[in-house]
Amino acid sequence: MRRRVTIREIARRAGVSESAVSFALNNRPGVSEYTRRLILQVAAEMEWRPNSAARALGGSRVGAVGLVFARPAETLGVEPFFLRLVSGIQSALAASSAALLFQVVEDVTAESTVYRQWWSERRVDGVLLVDPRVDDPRPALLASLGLPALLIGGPDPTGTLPSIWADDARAMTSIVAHLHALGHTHIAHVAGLPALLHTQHRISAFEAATGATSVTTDYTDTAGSQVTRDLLTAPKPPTAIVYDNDIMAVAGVGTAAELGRSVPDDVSLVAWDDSPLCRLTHPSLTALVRDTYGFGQRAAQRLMAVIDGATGDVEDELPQLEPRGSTGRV
Amino acid sequence: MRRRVTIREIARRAGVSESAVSFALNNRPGVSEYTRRLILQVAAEMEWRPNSAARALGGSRVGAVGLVFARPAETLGVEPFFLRLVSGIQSALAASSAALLFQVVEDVTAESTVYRQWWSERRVDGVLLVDPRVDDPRPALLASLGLPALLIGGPDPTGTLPSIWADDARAMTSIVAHLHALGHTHIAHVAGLPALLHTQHRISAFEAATGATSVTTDYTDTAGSQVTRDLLTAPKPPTAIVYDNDIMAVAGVGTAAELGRSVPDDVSLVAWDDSPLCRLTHPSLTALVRDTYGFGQRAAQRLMAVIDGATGDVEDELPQLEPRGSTGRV
DNA sequence: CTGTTAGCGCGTTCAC
DNA sequence: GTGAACGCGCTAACAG
Repeated sequence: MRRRVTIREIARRAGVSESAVSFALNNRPGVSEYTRRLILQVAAEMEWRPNSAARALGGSRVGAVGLVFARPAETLGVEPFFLRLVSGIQSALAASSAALLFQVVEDVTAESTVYRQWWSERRVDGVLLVDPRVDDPRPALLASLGLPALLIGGPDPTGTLPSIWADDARAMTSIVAHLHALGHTHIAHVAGLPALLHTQHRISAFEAATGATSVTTDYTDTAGSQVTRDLLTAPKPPTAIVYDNDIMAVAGVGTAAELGRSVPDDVSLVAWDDSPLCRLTHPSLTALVRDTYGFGQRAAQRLMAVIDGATGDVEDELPQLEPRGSTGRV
Repeated sequence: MRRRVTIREIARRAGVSESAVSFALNNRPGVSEYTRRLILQVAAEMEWRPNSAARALGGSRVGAVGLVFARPAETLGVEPFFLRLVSGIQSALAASSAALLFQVVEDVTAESTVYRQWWSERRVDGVLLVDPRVDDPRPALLASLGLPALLIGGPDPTGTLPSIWADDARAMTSIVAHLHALGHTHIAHVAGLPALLHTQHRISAFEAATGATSVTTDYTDTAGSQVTRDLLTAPKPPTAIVYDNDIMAVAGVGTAAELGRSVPDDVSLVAWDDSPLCRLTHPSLTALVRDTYGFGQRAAQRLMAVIDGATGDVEDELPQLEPRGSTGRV
């Protein structure tokens, strides 16, 4: 309930000028070591904190970054991923004592509106973009606004925005290699939304490695069940299926059971992205594990660098396949 | 990339004083209708937006509220709930063009630190608290800080904070009534973390309605499986089980199957809180459905009122049981 | 080198 | 309807 502590008061209490206080608090030259100590001590005693508004008004930084999450159907399986990502982002932001502005919106159009608002009201210094798309309108918008941004999951095909990305293509190749090593020659891929860039990367890599054709879906359990049923009741059913998210993989386990197929004896299943769900099934799902928390940390750090003028893409570590009960020899 | 548009420029372009512009833009008396029109038009042409920092510095509002999410083990099943809640919160916040500051932290201690920081740096006008606890330290802290706050899920037993809440006790009673109507007389309750207030409410209501004793857990699928196994292999197994979250209920379905029990013929299962997970099981889970999005909206609106000085608790609508395949007659 | 005074940023508000 | 001061921290320019 106590009133705000301002630099003015500290200056009075310490018997120096306000600018001396400002210098001392910002670790800048212009004050003697003795005076600095004194000021810092008084400030600590009074529990002074910079008023973020005042700081933002003068300087050009507001000490906040933004994250918008567009949540159509596909959001379903992404949620555990999302919370970990945000955790990681914040652990890195905390180091620069920056805050995170967060929005959930319906679609990319609404997302663009949010960026416009945030930037015109000067609420953020930069933003993190997730789920890059084919023909994504956002990079061009952000570039035209001049709002610093980092694409999580690039690289940006138009080369407009800097990005941090993991190699989905190589990850897919490693999954296929694992299945090949187990003797599988007829593999299927139940992909996600075709509009997402990473879906395209995974499909290309899958089709190049297997010669088979991927099937795209909307990421829902319904789609996962349906496609699994179609695949397993076809004349020549695959002996292994790779799902682009955990929800569909879990649905696949259920559908296989309904059809009387044993996992992994009749068919092996792999989930892209691990989550608690993957351990709820019997058998538990072999999954592609990512260090999402760390990824978030590195993304936030990179964004701070981009705000400071850095450019260029950064490749993050490769996701690793964690074999569990749902994959086995043919 | 274009420079900021300020009130000063609008004033010049419209040939009036800055204060006239400010009055016009804020719909306040002090300018003629004609001048107001003129100013608004110029402002629109120049695409003026208030600089949030400047506004915060002068006035006493920063136009942002905070939400902290402490994520211990229990977070597991909460994610779908959480994302819907945040969506709802924002749809209401947008009406006041306020932003949401969001943090994910490890525990309540870290959460308290965040409140201290936000408030001392004047980054928020108020905060929303989730997951009230037994002996919760947060209400006292917030009260002593003078930071306006709304408890989501109260009422606050200490009467310190205003809250918005749904009646967990009555919801539990309605579940038990449903099961009684189906002929169940031996019902079990797999509760969540005993430290959470709503767990206590549910337990009290359950024990009062059935005479049976609830079992507390940590909300994980492991706990759900273990308790289900213990219950079903006891000398007199219950004919119905109520789980405090979706994850445990899903685990329960799996465990029942492993033990060779049929759902719902041998045992009926109910999940507290609906989620896509509840439709992934066979049979799909009877669940207690809440309008989480609407709840978030109403919570945000109420917080804005609290910031404006409102006090007192608000009771939200009662969650409704949605019967699906997992419950049946004895 | 140490420290001060003056003025800025941008929207609000009060006296006139 | 106007001019001027204010909020709070930062940053030249300047004096000791």
